[in-house]
Amino acid sequence: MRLEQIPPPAIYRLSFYLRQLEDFKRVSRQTISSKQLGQALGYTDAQVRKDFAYFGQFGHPGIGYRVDELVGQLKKILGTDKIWKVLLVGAGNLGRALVAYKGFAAKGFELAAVFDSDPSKQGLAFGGQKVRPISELPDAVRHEQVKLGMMAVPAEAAQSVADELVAAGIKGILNFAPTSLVVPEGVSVQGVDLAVQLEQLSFRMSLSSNDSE
Amino acid sequence: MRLEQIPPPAIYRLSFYLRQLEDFKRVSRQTISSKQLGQALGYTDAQVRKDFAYFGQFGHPGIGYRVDELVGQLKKILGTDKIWKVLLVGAGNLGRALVAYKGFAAKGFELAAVFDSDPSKQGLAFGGQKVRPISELPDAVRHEQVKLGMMAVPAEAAQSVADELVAAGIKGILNFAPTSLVVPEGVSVQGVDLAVQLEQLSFRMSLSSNDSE
DNA sequence: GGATGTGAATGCATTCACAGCA
DNA sequence: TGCTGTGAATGCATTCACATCC
Repeated sequence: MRLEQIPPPAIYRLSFYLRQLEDFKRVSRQTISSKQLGQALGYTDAQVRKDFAYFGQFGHPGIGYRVDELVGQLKKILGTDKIWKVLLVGAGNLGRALVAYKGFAAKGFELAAVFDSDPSKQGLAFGGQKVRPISELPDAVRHEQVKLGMMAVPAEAAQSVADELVAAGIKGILNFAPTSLVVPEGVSVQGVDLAVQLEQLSFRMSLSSNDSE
Repeated sequence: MRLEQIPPPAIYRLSFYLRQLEDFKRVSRQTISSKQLGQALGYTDAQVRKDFAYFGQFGHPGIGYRVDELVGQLKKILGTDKIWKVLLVGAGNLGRALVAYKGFAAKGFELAAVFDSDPSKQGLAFGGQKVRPISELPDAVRHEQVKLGMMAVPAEAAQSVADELVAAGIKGILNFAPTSLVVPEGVSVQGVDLAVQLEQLSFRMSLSSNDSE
């Protein structure tokens, strides 16, 4: 099947399968069925099988999936069998938390450089990196061969920072600023808006308080 | 139309419409068409109209939507026309960043209490709040009438913290721990896994590097 | 003319159900 | 028997296209 016509939700679920499988691996589970894996994540067994089937045949009829094997396959599909260098723009509170976050390194993401436009922050040590001015961005991207960038900057600055990332050659942006970015074809943006997440919960709270039927 | 049968993706988009409209409001735009709003977010005009139509008739034929009016309607639908008290469990790096994050307050979320199981953190001031031991959770939830909780704790601790939140009466959980939670009917969980977001970008990077057709 | 709101048509994603293999 | 992989069937979500209103 052509990669381009795989349902985006399936690709998203892949990450959760992988996460769950690593948990199973940690407790030394050798093999798992689509039913068990689905149950742990709230999906049906058919969903699980179909999702994997988009990418190949990873299971063993009568047995299930070998955890270790499947973890390897999923990493390969998701690209996390390789190390990815990532840079960060924005050395504020959130930036600090991102740099300290263990989960990125655990998946093989490596912090290559940190930037901030505020001169008072420049030069400070930050997760083993010195905070550098944005002007050094293009050099760093080329020199370090970085493809991915995280933006933890205020909404007002976000579009212009994104433009600079794109100009420097960055191909994927993880955007924590609460604004939508315009980027050219060939550049991917993944947005994470913390307030939107809470807002969605607020919606569900409002629902359950007026369910009067 | 019954709320239960509105497409979940539509509800999710509502948050982005609202965000975009607040931007338009900030630059004093009075009125906007479904086409213009969609363009700013990468949706079709039909999508925009249908999404709003699930909830009522907010537009004016020939004119479009009055920005101010629509902002008010969306807030009401999403529940952010009211103040929501939120508590936080986990006073680590990420917790610190969440407390400092302005975006929550801007949407009317109010930090009611902060908890951490680590005694060395307890008592410290944290976003205008003293960090308290988890044992005080039930009291705080009842006393302060809190419905929402954010969890910024390690994956290993996440399920047991979630259990305590549920036991204390919390109805919505924003989970930053990289693990899936089991909660009873009537409790909502919204997960935010930062590493998963980067992983999804990694996938798209891998795609574009082998597009050889 | 310029826009919304909406049934009907299309296109996607999920689930069913079963053949086939260990 | 227990489980996968997969075409066929179903069920959702999006888009079309047009009646309707300012």
